[in-house]
Amino acid sequence: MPEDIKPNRRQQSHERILDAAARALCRDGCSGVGVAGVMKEAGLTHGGFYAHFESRDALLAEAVERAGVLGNERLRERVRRRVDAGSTPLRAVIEEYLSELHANATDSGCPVAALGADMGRAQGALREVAARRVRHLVGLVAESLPPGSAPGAAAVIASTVVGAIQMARAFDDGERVAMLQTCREALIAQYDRTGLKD
Amino acid sequence: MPEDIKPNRRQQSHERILDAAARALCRDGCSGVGVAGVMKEAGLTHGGFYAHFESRDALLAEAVERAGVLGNERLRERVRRRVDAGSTPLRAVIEEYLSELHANATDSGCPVAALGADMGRAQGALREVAARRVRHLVGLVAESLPPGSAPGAAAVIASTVVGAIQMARAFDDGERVAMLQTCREALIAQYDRTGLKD
DNA sequence: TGTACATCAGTGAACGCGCGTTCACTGATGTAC
DNA sequence: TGTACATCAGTGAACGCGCGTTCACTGATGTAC
Repeated sequence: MPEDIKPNRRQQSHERILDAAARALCRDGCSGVGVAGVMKEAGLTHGGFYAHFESRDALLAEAVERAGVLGNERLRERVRRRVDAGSTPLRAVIEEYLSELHANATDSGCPVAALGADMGRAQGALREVAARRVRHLVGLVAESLPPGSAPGAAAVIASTVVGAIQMARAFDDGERVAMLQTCREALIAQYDRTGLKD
Repeated sequence: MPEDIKPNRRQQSHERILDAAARALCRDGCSGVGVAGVMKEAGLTHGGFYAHFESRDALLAEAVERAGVLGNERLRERVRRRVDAGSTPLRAVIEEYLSELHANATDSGCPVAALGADMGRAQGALREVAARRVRHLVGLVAESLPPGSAPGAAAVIASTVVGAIQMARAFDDGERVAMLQTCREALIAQYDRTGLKD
């Protein structure tokens, strides 16, 4: 991408704002994303915000997309490493998504789990991008399924990991770890029939 | 309970406020519960709020508990009817929780699904009551499991229905219905081995 | 039973604060000659 | 290469608004005699 070699100042700021908003979204949810806070985290003052985004709502929609793309990249990379080390793809996805690292991640992590019920209340562009992120997550699970898996397995597994990480995060310490482990093991036992490296 | 026969005016108002807050919580989430709105929905003016609750946070914690108790009552009642009609308990729980009625419910419904990711960010009393509600939900599923179910099945099924209803609510119309149906069928096929009334 | 007073739930105006948004201005960057 | 000007990203004060919270007051309920 030769035209991207030297992004100008404006583009750099735009990216910093988006990244800050994506972090705030994963950390504090929809209602935790404030214009002033995001701009401060991006190293700017709040007044310049509207030169970059039409409104806070527009920022939110773009931030969900950004958080989703970044989250998927991180997840795919970690899954790839586990697969290279001998894991099955499905097992790797489950173990990564329901890892303590992911459950304890504040700034990063899957925005579908971070938004949770707010997705159902979203309107307009935010609603559309949230729905797309859900489809992406189900698709990512579907890619990792062993051949011959039951129809609907991807939707069920995606639902389970999203619900499980939210419920685990409602717990502290030991109860959280136990919840994650229970769900990891049960999911793998149920759906990973290939049995490699067990 | 003879001492409850004639609750005084104050107690009646308190109940109305709590019920209104529980509805607002299920409808709009944590950040959607406002003192003024709740009091208005309870037929009062906002000024009187602090004669009933120490703070908005205190109301939130009590409202989650109230919403959980009401939601469980409704769920148990509907499950009981399905069981009376010949369903297995587990199948009834799955079909009720992932019903279109529940997915479209705005004022009522399970607060664990309504709070979602906000549970993980809650502090203090709200965090404790949210965690308790999660345990209750897992317990309710556990009660409905057929004998000999795998350990962890309750946690997985509870996670799945919570995640699935949130993701379904992110979709509109047909996609929502399809998501619910897919997860209902897959869960029943996976966990309801008793096979009654199929 | 009736009157006088005390108690108490609820009212509505007011507060300080943080939010999203606007805008006149500044200072740096880039262009023209 | 150097100077003069135009463009433009970012600043910071200000706005209106809604929020949680407080409080003096009102009007109804209940008690004492």
